[in-house]
Amino acid sequence: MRINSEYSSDISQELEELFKALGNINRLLLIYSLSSDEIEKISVSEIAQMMDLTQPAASQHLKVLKTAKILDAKKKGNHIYYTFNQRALIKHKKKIDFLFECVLSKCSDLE
Amino acid sequence: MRINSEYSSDISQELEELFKALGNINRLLLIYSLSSDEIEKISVSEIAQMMDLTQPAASQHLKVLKTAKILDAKKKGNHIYYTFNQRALIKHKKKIDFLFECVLSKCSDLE
DNA sequence: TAAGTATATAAGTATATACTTATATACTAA
DNA sequence: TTAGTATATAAGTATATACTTATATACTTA
Repeated sequence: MRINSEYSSDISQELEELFKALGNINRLLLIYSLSSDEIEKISVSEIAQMMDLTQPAASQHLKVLKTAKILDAKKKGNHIYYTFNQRALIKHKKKIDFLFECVLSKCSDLE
Repeated sequence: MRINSEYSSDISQELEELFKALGNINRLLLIYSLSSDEIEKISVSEIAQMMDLTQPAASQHLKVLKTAKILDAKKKGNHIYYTFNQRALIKHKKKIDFLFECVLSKCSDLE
């Protein structure tokens, strides 16, 4: 595949932030937990309890995921509920698909 | 989606290593470069020159990518040539697809 | 308003990461 | 065998990350 080097530089910067945010076991477990059927919405303190993290630690992980546009935060009264940022996640997935498309098309060239 | 918590713990550990390996701008640029049509095979010193890295820095990045089963190394004479680990990459992609499937199925539940 | 609850942020610390330079190892070719 | 080349590894350093405790902010309710 022929990839414009400016384009790959831009997309690499975006993917770096995404992969950094995803490259942590606690954040991955949090994402799987949040994708569970049983959980409708989840607050910071519930996440902290569930993940066996202190409240600030949970808050900091959530900030990373929010900054990387993986999660969205909605304030309701005294609580802040975190949900997936669907719109952004679809874009993230497309970038990852493109990366693997580039890589795997190269692989099949070599067969 | 209902995900077994042991399973999500296992897959999270695998994905953590993968995402950590991918969560670095130099390694991402290296991956894009390596997926270029023009490059058939590439040695450590060529990568170092191309990426404007010292030889040890390039070697260390390549080690991370090899350990994470993103790249494969083949020794030919005095050189070591790095290529994509196609077989493993296909598995990696499936794990990522599953993660996003979990996440995005949750998203559409909430619509 | 005051007290309590939920969350974020600040500041400090231990560990991980990404680099550096120096050196070891493995191969090639004179 | 010796000199040169390619790569890996070791050791040191600067910065980033993930946590901790302490505190600030925002909201709720008595």
